[in-house]
Amino acid sequence: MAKETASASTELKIKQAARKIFMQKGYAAARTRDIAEAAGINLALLNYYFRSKEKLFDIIMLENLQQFIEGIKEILNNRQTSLEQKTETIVTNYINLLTQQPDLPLFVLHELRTHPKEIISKIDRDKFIHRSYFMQQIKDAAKERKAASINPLHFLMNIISLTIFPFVASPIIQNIGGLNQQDFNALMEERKKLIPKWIKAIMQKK
Amino acid sequence: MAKETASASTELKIKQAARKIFMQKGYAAARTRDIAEAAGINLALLNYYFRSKEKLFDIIMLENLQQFIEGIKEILNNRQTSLEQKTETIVTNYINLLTQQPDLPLFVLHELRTHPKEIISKIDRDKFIHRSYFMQQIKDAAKERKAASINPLHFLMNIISLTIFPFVASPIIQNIGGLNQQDFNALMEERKKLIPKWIKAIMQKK
DNA sequence: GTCTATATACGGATAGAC
DNA sequence: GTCTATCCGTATATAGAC
Repeated sequence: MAKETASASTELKIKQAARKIFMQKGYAAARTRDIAEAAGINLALLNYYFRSKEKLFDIIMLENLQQFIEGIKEILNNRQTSLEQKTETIVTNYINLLTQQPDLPLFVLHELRTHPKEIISKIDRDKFIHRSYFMQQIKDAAKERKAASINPLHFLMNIISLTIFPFVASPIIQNIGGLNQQDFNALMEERKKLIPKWIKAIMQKK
Repeated sequence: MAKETASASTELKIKQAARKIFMQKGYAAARTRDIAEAAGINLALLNYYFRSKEKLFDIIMLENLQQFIEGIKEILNNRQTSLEQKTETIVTNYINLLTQQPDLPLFVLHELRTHPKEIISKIDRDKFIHRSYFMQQIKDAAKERKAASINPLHFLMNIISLTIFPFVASPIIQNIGGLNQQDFNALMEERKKLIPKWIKAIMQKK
């Protein structure tokens, strides 16, 4: 019992350390020694728990992806909320998440592209975004307006681009704007209100 | 003379191969052996020309950054063109560039974050964007309108987010939308006209 | 479960012949 | 300039003691 508790907590420590190191360095540059050290345990123990660097990575990656998708699924399929409300919720949720973990999107996107494995199939294997009520709402909104209809993919790309990209490019943005971390976070806080407004303006434009 | 010609062409072949492999795998995962093979030469020769993997990388990276910035400097400081024209030119130029080299932004952004070197200082060491005529035009436009003034940084973030992020996230976008490479490129082609329109709509919104 | 010590593999870099 | 053969550091993974 005491062993199991220790075991669980050790496993968790390793995973937390792994998440940190993997996100900082990327998979290839991350060293299992560093992960072990950051977890306050020995290298051999890491392999005892997770068998290999690759296996450990797969677990972290999967959890990250789930975290990314977690929540958004319900938001997109909520039949009670308007398109505007969904947009606002998505933007707010992601900005909150990424303010805590700014390295998350770049890490996921980079490993998704470079890693030979088919992690991508796990992202959206049931195509839930494509079939979501959200997508239906976009199509309907386009039909109902006299304005030229907007491709739902453009709409979706716009929301996530405006929300996520500033975090991905934050080193450059902070450099250009002469911003420290706090300034940058304040800017992102502003965007919680601004992006939904902008999206609305884009939709109304002919 | 014949030697020098061969030398120059070999050096170029190595650089082209290096650019390709580095962009595909990232710095850490890229193997000099693979670069040599892709260049059709031997590993020893690579070190003969570039001394080390690190040195070769620095050269490739610097060239990529210059490519990224190349052109945009003149565009931003052109005193003859309007804000709308500049926006359209920037969007078109980047979409053209990234359609040819879709891995470029993710590679640059990832290495910028993970590589211990201070590459970033080279990006904008003279703060040319911040001091550009373009930035002045944004500030002026904000003043002249009755609409609430927009932070120039938000304006800039919006343009590059809407333009670049779709390429960064293209695997996910193609997965969600069920698009092949041609479909995706067609979508980006559409955005050349759409993004400037959207930016205009955003600006006019109170 | 956790450690120390070690086997093994891989990748960057060099020596030296041509 | 270009090659083959090889060295050597580093990083993953395992053996085996506690």
